[in-house]
Amino acid sequence: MTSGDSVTALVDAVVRNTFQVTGVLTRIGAENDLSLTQLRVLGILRDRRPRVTELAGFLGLDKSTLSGLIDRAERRGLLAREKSPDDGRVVEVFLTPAGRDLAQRLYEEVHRALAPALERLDPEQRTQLAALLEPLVGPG
Amino acid sequence: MTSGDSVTALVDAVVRNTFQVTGVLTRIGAENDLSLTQLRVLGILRDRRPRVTELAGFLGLDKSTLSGLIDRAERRGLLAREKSPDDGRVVEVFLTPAGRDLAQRLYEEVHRALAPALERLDPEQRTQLAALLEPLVGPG
DNA sequence: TGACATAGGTGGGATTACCAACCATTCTGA
DNA sequence: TCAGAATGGTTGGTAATCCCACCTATGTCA
Repeated sequence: MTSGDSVTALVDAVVRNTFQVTGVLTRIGAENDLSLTQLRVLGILRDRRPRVTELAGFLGLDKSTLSGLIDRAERRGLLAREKSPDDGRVVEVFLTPAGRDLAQRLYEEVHRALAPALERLDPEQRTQLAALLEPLVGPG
Repeated sequence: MTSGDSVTALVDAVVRNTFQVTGVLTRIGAENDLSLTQLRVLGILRDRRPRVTELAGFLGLDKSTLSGLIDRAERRGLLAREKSPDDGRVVEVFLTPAGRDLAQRLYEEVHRALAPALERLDPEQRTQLAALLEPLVGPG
């Protein structure tokens, strides 16, 4: 393996970074009585109105898992279901105003939590890092 | 906010990247009947022999959560407990040979899964990314 | 119309996670 | 020295998460 070592070190860094950020997100979720998954649901619904199966697809979860998840969030008034007018089988999920508020607050909190570390990079490095991550995360 | 926008875009990229990598890790874990947490435990134990509370600290979990987690993994023969000779209250956790094998296989699998995306970067970009991630993840 | 596919939900079970309470061991200071 | 406090780990109880197997309703198309 020619350039294998640089990739190995990078994989390690990426994985550690992942767990670290996950920890931050989990903490912020917990402070608002949200699991990491619920936090993510709110994030996804911020700019989408998916059907249940789509949402499950985004999350990589079984649709049956979403039933309970949506139930609980709906009971909390954070999101709502609506039957699709086009297809009687389909249920669309979307944020309520309260859910949108919370999502916005969470987003700001995440920003505040991660910004300090990112601000240790100078502006040039930031755009560089963003540019490097871009092809990794792909569209969406 | 002067340089706020660059940070905002970066936060988004970092979070998306986090969920993406988490998805990969979760999938690899699931293929081996391991939860993400268990996967992480194996990773941590690869180069450590922590006591239960230490391990809980690494994971950001309550120590009582670890009891069951360790139980199940121990029953599967992946890791083992041993009382500390120095302090009768302390229990140390460590990988069995089988657990070490599995951890190694998982590590390679993670590497294989993440390498393609990282190899899309040329070598210079890789070292750059690693260098940029380094101060974010800190030591450990 | 009838067979098949798709969307969502239910029910059951294992796991994950928290908290409070508990026992054993160790430490502390009067 | 020894009683009380502190620490380390486990247990019990509860809620949430997640999967799988199945069910019903709706849609599709031959």
